[in-house]
Amino acid sequence: MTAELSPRSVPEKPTIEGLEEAWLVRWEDEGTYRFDRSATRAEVYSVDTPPPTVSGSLHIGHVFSFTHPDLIARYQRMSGKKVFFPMGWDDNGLPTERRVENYFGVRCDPSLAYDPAFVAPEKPAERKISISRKNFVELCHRLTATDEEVFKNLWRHLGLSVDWSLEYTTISAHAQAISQRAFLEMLSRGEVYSSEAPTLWDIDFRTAVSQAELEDRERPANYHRVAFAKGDGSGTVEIETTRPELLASCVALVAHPDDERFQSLFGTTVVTPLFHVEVPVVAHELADPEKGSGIAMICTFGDATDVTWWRELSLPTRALIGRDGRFLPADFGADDWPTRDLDAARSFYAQLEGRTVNQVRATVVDALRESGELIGELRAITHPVKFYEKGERPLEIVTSRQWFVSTLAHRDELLARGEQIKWHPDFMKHRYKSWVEGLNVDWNISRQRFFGVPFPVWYHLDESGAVDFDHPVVAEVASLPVDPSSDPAPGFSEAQRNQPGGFIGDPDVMDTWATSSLSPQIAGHWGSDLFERVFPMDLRPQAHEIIRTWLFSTVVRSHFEHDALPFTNALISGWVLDPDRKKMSKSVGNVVTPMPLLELHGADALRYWAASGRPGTDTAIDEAQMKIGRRLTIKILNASKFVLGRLEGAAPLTASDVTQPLDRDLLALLGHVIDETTAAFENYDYARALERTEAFFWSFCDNYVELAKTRSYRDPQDPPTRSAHATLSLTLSALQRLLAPFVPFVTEEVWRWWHADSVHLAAWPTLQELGAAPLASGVYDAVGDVLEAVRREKSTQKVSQRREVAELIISGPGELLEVIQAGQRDFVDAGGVRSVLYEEASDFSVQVTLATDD
RNA sequence: GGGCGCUUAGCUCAGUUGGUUAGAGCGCAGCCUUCACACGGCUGAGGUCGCAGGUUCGAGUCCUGCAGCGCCCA
Repeated sequence: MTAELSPRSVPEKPTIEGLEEAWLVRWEDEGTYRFDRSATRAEVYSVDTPPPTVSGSLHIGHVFSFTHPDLIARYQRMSGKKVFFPMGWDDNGLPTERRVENYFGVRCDPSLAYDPAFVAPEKPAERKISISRKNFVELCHRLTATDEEVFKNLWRHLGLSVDWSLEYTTISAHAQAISQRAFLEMLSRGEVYSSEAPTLWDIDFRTAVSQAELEDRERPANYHRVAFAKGDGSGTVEIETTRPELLASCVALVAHPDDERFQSLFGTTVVTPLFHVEVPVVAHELADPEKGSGIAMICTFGDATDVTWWRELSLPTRALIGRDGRFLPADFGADDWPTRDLDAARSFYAQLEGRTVNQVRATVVDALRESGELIGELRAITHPVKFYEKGERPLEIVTSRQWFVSTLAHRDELLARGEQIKWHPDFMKHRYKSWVEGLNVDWNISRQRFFGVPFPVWYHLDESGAVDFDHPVVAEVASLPVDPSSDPAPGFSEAQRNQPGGFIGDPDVMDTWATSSLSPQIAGHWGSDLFERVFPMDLRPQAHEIIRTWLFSTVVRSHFEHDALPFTNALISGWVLDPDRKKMSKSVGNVVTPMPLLELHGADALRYWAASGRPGTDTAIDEAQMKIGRRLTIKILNASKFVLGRLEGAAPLTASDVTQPLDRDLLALLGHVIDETTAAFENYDYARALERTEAFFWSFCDNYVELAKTRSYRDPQDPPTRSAHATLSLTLSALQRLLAPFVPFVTEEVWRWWHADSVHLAAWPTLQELGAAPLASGVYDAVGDVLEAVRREKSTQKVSQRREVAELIISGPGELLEVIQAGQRDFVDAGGVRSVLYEEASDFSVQVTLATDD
């Protein structure tokens, strides 16, 4: 390769001020990161970019984790790939709804009619205003649009090499059409089904939630010991429960089949206190003999185990908790709800109906205490309780109709998919594996909410007005997206909505993951030729806490729809911790916003910090590290200025001009760095690539440049001078490119001092471009040791490094002395040495005699 | 309860298949206004590699156990 040697415009006093805005604009003008739509799949490197939740707050973790895929994207682009790097915004879903509720002080009431004249208040009122679904959704769109601008502004300033023409959102008509189409495909293949089933339910958000959105929280509770009368009147059985309020919904008692204590009870009945309902005593392995008194009551439903018992033991349903968390009317005396004292049951339950869980508990406990059926004192315990991850009150179990994606039946295939993914770091595959192994319910994708993708289905109403859920009317694919709450079912007129013989629309929206799990299909425009050029994606970058949601759900969808992995590599970033290594959280108040840091230290400096965080490793915010990054950028400016200044006016140079042993040895080391960083990038270890490149760069500046400096000022016709010039040129060129993914702004600046086109489209350095010049000899390190000895002596003697050396005596083995001699001219120049003596010895040492001050 | 990761200089971290006196940066100390760079440069001090065993000629690196911290799953 011929080094280009026409420095165009090296500024007198280079500065990093103002670089960012200038290059951002230029990159957009020149279309530097524009995807080549004509590229074939083999030529493409595609990134399945995480669409951030725009209604969440922007924090420094975004800078951290979005820098990582950009490093990879930039490397791949320079390696010759056509990089598909889109950006999406995840705006649909509950987080946006909640933000809109708080921001405007509104609440969605779907029973209200649309008010075209509605204007959101400037400031949220004390009491939330109820508005129609359509008004509510309009506000969601309005707010997310502005939130997206904030994110986009950050991404631009961070220098992400995104092709902004590929921007998408998860609530757009395009995303809705893709999402609805994928749903209908699953429906036709039987991979999704609806069912009326007990479901985990958040009584505040009033929606079902999925297993992936659960979290256990340790909560205090009390064991209440309650006496049940035996059915034959021969005594009592004492159970312990933390949920006495559910006594009315008790359908059985249960103990472990091997538990000696209860053998004689199995097959008999007992009678519930207060409600006098006769229930059987049953055996089941899930009953824990160690827990409480070893025998428990089964209610419909207190927790997930109740659901299992209810299903496996075919117990009746006596659901009491409604969607709002209040107690529903109870049908005592019905066929499957007999009681021995109907009046007593009804009159006591009358005190409970319509009350909340806590109110009912207090009433029931008081009554039990009074009747003497509460035995002894309450026993305080702490136990894990299931919460919606965004919720504040424990989840209840409510029976309702939901759409489920069939995952349990495909567990083994999904585990195999996990094995096929190349995980970075590798150990993150355990997160996926243990999640899939622990699945216990199918994926519930229905949400009883408003701002989301509607299910593209309607249901027939028969002549009596009953709904036929078993034969949904599905939308035509060509008509997507549809909204069944405003569009009539195919073959019906709007007038038939909610009429006997007519139809109703499915009222729910999809779980946000049901749409974002289609990010490859949305970004890649499934159905068009683009999709064939980018799918499966090469890279899925994401944080580890959403392996069980986004990563898992994407694998599920792709497995069903394409019988393929959605992406080849998963690059998992760690968390950003606060400077004290604590997890950042809103409630602790240690969340750091990125813009002030970006303005203070610069984008290159923040990227440098982010690049030092290895995949999967939690990394603390470290402004010191950002300052080091800034120092690196300044060094790049100055070193480039020096080298290009030396090359000014020189005749064209090639690798074959490199003749001096020192120079050839340096290029051998450079070649090694190129090999190592390339291998590191191929292995997604950007942090290692940076570390190697950076170490070599500083060595180049501190040692090589100092050694070769004097030579470089000599007659440009002399071969040794030409050798220095060619080495400086080749090395600077390679270093600017090796550093470009990390610090794109400053490298672009210095690259353009001597090149017409962007460094970010330049070819990644290779060994070939160094030709036959590299020759590892050890001269560079050996001469460096001599130079260090000279510097040490001057430093120890507290004199200027400029002070001359009267005499240098270098001792060591003959072979080493020969190597050193090959670089004598340079260290004599660099050290200001007047005379050199060599002495054979077994150990290496340097004796420095400084010249007297003159 | 099962699993994963981490534990190396005051701080933040590298240490690739086990191989000579364990590395970097920051911080600290001293020196140098040097013709690319004071938004610098040079030099130096500083570690029994969490603990206890084991394998080996040789262990920060491999094996076993333990402890602490963090996380995932149930």
